[in-house]
Amino acid sequence: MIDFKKELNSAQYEAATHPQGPVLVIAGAGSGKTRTIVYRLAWLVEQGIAPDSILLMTFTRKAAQEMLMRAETILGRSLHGTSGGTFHSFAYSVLRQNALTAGYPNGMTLMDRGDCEDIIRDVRTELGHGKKDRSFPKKNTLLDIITKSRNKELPIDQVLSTEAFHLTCYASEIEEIAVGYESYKRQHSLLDYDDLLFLFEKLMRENDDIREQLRTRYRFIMVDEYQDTNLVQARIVRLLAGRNGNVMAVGDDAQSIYAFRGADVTNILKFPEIFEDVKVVRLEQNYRSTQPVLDLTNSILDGAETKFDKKLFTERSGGSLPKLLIPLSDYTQSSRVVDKVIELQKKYGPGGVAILFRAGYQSYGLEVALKRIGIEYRKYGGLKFNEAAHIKDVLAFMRLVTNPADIISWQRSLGHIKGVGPKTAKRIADAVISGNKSAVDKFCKKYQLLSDLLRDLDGLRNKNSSPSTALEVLLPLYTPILVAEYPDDYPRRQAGLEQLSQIASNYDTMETFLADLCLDPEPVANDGNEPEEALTLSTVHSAKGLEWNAVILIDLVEDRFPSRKSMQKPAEFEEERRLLYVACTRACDELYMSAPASVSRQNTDFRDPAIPSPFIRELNEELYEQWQEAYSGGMAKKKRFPAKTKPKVDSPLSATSESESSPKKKPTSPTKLGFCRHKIFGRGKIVEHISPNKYRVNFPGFGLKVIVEDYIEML
DNA sequence: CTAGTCACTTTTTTT
DNA sequence: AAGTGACTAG
Repeated sequence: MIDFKKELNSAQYEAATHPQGPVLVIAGAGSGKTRTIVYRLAWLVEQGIAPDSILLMTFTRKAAQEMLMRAETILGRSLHGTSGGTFHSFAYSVLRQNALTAGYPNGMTLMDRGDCEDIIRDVRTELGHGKKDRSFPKKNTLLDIITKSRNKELPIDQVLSTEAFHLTCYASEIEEIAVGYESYKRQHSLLDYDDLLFLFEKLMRENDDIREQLRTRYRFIMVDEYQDTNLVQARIVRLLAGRNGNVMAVGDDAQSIYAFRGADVTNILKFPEIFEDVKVVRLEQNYRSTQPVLDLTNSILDGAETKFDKKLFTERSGGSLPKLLIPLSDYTQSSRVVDKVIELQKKYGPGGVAILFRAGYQSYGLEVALKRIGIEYRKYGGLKFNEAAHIKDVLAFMRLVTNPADIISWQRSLGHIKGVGPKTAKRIADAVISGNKSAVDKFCKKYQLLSDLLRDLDGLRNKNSSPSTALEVLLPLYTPILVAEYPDDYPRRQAGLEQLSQIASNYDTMETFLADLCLDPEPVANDGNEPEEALTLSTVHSAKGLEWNAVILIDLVEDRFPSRKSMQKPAEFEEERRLLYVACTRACDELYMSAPASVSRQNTDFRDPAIPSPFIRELNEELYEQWQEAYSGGMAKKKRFPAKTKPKVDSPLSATSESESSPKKKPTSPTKLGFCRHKIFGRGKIVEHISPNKYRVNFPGFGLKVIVEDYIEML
């Protein structure tokens, strides 16, 4: 028997042992959210609930597996049968079991981002939109707009006016492309990520029997990271659980960082209204971070608007101030960070340290430095393993085994044949699909590779082959292509293909293999064998929910964090703030923030001076120590000049400690300066009050300006 | 219709 | 520096 009272604090206990009906758990960063879910699982099972009537939705499959494993450990028994995974993977599995009812009798093929873009490109050229028009949006942008419109469930023109005003003149063309995209997918049994959710919802809505079957099976539902669900996902939860079902939603509105893909915080805010008799539990004690780290993270949030006000506190005493490092450039940043990593790993072990960044490419320089010195690392986020061209090539072959209608894969596969482009590929594919034997024969005579491919595909189709056998057959076919197309680095790519075979060996069916690669892609391997415990490199998004003893944040400079794009819209700017909050709250003991004094422009030798991120500039200097790289090398602690610090009255430190006890924050708090309008620069965020009558304002697209009070209008 | 050349912009984040 | 799309010769 587990002593839940002893293992959990009172709020956690209340959540974990909630007997019936909906619960909303507002869980601040580091407040033992995972622990609560794990104990909830254990408690349910101890109450005699069958493990297979529990459904656990998380943001990655890995997170679900880990929670289940931990629950098994404390229970001392297997949780076999419990369903856990992402909304997308769950939706896919249900759809696949009901493929016929869902309207996909011939199965369905999942597409990744690149596949979707390919379709958009084809649809666009087919429609002839934006021909010769250089400012017509690119496929990437088009897909962004289309998925955003679907995820937010808003018409295209409305998305355009809020997200990309300069493209509003193309609304009707984009609309047409969106329609063409939908019918293309439908025609070829292709599904994108959004389709999974919408089709799943539709399936449940339109088929009472399926819905009831799911409801009877899944009597206890838990949804992690609820603040990052979008509208369909919320409706899916509602459909699965009913109005008073046993659903537990766990989340933190301060950590919502997926609005860009349609996540809607109102889901978590409105949860108590959508469900009946909702029990709301708040987890406010932070077990992760030391006080100085918590002070800094609380202060980042000071300027943010959060609806569920939480007062995070910790009992962890001691700990050192977070440190702001100012290397001379992003180049030297890599070396300084490597030094730091060595030092920190001695203290916390190889797995105790993580380096976080805003975008995948920001770690490239660092990765070179780490490899040179021989520090092993694992990288999460950024480019995925299965996004590499050669992997996609082979996967296209494999997809043709299961879905003959997959034109995208036909084009990709046949494109390797000399003299065959998209058009010919489509003609060949049409001939094959429609069973036009004489035409196929003609093409086969002309192109040796085609007849080889068709022969192999047929062999695999007839035997209903496993992914491993498919690869055994297809790789010999592909290897010559690989060598021909990548003469300089095919050995490296070949290693990737071996890794693919490795992964394939864990799967019995082609469908699950292909789907899993799409739904839960492996991070790209840096070098074959990976150690269990290693330094983590990760985007902030992929670091969500994790923690390390020491966290180093790099590239905290204007235009990189927050990303330049987010400066245009206050909502996105605020999301970047929460993103930084998520990043900093990953640290248990030590937090380092690096803001190089100059950054090189996209891998060239040009270096631009860089300004620390506005979020850093907002912070009171007493919350961190500043270390600057000397021209002669080495880091020197920078003394604070009293003259340079902001007047004591404005100090967020005093504001922070006070705002926690007093509910109303003072309007003069520097992080609450808000927004203003300027005749020329437009709307901007006030970053700093420069006495007596000036403000430092951040104008999207123009950057930081110091403006005299009289020239701005307060908003 | 393909394949090669050229000029232009672009760099978030993820299921 | 890379990827995209326009343009063009065969």
